[in-house]
Amino acid sequence: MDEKRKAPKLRDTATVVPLPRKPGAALTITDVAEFAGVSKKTVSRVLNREPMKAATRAKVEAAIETLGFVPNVQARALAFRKNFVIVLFIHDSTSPMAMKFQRGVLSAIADSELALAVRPVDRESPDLLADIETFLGRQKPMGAIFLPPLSERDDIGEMCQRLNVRYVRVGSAPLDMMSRSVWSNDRDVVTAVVRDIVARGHRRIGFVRGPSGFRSAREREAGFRQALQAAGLPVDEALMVDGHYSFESGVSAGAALLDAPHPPTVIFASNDSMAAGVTRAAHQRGLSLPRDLSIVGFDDNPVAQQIWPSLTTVHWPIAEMGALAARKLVPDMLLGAGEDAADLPSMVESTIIPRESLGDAKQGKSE
Amino acid sequence: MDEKRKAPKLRDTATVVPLPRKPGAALTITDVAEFAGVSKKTVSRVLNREPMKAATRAKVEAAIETLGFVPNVQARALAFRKNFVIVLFIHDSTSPMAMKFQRGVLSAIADSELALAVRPVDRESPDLLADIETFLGRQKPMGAIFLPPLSERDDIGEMCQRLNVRYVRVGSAPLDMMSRSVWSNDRDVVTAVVRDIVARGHRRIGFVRGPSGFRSAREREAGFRQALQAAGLPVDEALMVDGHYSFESGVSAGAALLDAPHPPTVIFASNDSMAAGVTRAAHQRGLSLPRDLSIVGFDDNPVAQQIWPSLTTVHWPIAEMGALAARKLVPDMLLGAGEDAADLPSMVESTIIPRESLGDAKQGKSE
DNA sequence: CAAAAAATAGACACCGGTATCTTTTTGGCG
DNA sequence: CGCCAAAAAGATACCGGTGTCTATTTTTTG
Repeated sequence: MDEKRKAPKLRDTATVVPLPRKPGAALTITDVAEFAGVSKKTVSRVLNREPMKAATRAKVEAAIETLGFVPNVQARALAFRKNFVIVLFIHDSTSPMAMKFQRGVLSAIADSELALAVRPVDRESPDLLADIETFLGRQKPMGAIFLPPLSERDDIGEMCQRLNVRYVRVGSAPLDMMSRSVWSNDRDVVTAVVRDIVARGHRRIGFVRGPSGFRSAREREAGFRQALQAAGLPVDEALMVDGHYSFESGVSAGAALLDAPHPPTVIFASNDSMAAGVTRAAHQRGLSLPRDLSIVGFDDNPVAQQIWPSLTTVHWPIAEMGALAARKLVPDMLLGAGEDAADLPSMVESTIIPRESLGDAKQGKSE
Repeated sequence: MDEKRKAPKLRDTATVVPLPRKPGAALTITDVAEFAGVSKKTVSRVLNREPMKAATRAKVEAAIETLGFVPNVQARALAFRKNFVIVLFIHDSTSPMAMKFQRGVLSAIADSELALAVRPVDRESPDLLADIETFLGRQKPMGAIFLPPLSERDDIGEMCQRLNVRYVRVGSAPLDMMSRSVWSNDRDVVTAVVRDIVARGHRRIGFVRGPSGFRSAREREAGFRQALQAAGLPVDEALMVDGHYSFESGVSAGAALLDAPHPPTVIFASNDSMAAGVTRAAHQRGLSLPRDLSIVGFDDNPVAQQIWPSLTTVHWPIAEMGALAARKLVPDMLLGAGEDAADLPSMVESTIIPRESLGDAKQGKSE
């Protein structure tokens, strides 16, 4: 190869370039182009998998490999006007469910160029919308995912549309267009759980509600009521008490139900934290579980396996929902060749996990 | 047309610019400069809080406010050669402790321009170092935080220094220079815990180890041994069993200890998950807690309060460590005016949380 | 009050990629 | 073999900020 010394128009002909690139300095696309004997643009084409002649592509790829070149995401983000980031907006960053969801998202993007940014926001704040808008404006992410209870606000979705930001809302019911939502069949699975409970002979079933501001709480309660009606059992409002999805509220709710004149033989709590609280209330009263009282929860959070007795619960596939949400959000980067975004489901099935805390109703007590 | 079509270098002079900026398009620093009647650079100075005349600053700030300008982080990142991001490298994204740590980091950066990127990596992978290097090369973050067990590898620290990336290593002992590490006094607090246990009359103390690959496990064991010696008690290797920091390993360890000929009257587990496992093993054997067996854990993870009986444990202030790590990593952005990075502590104190699972040794059994 | 010194503002190149448009190469076909 | 269309590669503007160096104030001082 006889290199033809073209007149180097480059600005740095004799002023800056002379020093042979500091070892620590970042490699750029220009270095790769020079090494491969092609232009910047050609390297860029390779990076973006644009159609091109196989021989040229191979040459460039070899150069990238040899030099150990890693493209600069900031520069790409600037040129593309899009950051290679997914933002996850959460309300309560302590929730184990939010963490599981996050893990699902991370697993979906693990092999891609995407990064995940987590942004906790305060649902109560009057500046909520403005905060989200600022964050989106700053980050210009590929998309945003909203977890409950944020996902239940239609104004957030509308804002994203106005800002032209892709988003997915996650919840316990369809909250938006199919392509923008991922949900689980909370209502139906609760109905099935209660059917199982009734099949074991229970007739007095306590229910601990979640906070009414959460769609999941309302769905689970609706499923409970439906199941009772289907089973021909009366809906006894005295057996339904309020909770806030917290362990402490579960303890109080359990106390209220167990100290009542006619306590239930089984208590369904709308999430596992509250079920753990009910379990504590039962232990405090010296009850033997599940002989004296059965308890059922929802979520399948880590506590469910670790308490005594282990909790019969509904496995809420939140990690799977996280992966699904990510794939729906950025299908062009996360789907394989044969996959089509339109084929991705929007609903995932929760399943019942039988463990120790649900037993048969005592013979004497039933009816 | 007498336009010279051979060399239309300034093609946009009269063709593109005229249109008055599409409403949806992003505002730039140029718009602000024009509005305020100053130059780009002056606006940049305001954004970067460089010293300047108060009147000019006020004028520019008013313009920013009026226009609702939000600077483009990608462009800044490109120009600065630094991304406004902190990366958190974790090995096990399911660990509740990692999640608490993450929350601490998020709270520290909540009001700043920083974002947090979470990157799970596989400690076992032979490509671990390369993976981290690639991620750092791509993201060019302000800094990186490593959690155990990643933080215990010196080669990762060396790599960061080579790449000129700031980092903080988090652990249960000083792992690096003060300015690059945050640690807790695991050994000392375990010693204190065992002193309390002994003070309650216990003489046969079981110990469940953590995985030997974790520095925290080794420190906690060292603290345990020290305390026994200080109390003049023999170190009975038969009362020390292995665990892997998992619930299941706690169940096995508990079973091994309780089924032995001379079971201990109290078991100290090196973390709460294993303590919960021991608790389960005890329940399975029909023991009444803490009458027949006391149990003590370490971490104060969410399960500790929710199991029965609630677990006496060591509160490992991991969220606080997260906030501290972030502040040490990027002090210039996260510290207030009066604060100095040199004043930030490196060690945080763990504290003992008395709950229900530690009781006095039975009269008959002691000695 | 003028000159010198210091502080502030502005012009322009630059960060490392992508987009557009132009030039060169390739390939099909009479 | 030559012509022309189509495909590939190249040159250069551009994304939206920051850094440097120069021009202009403003302040200080004799």
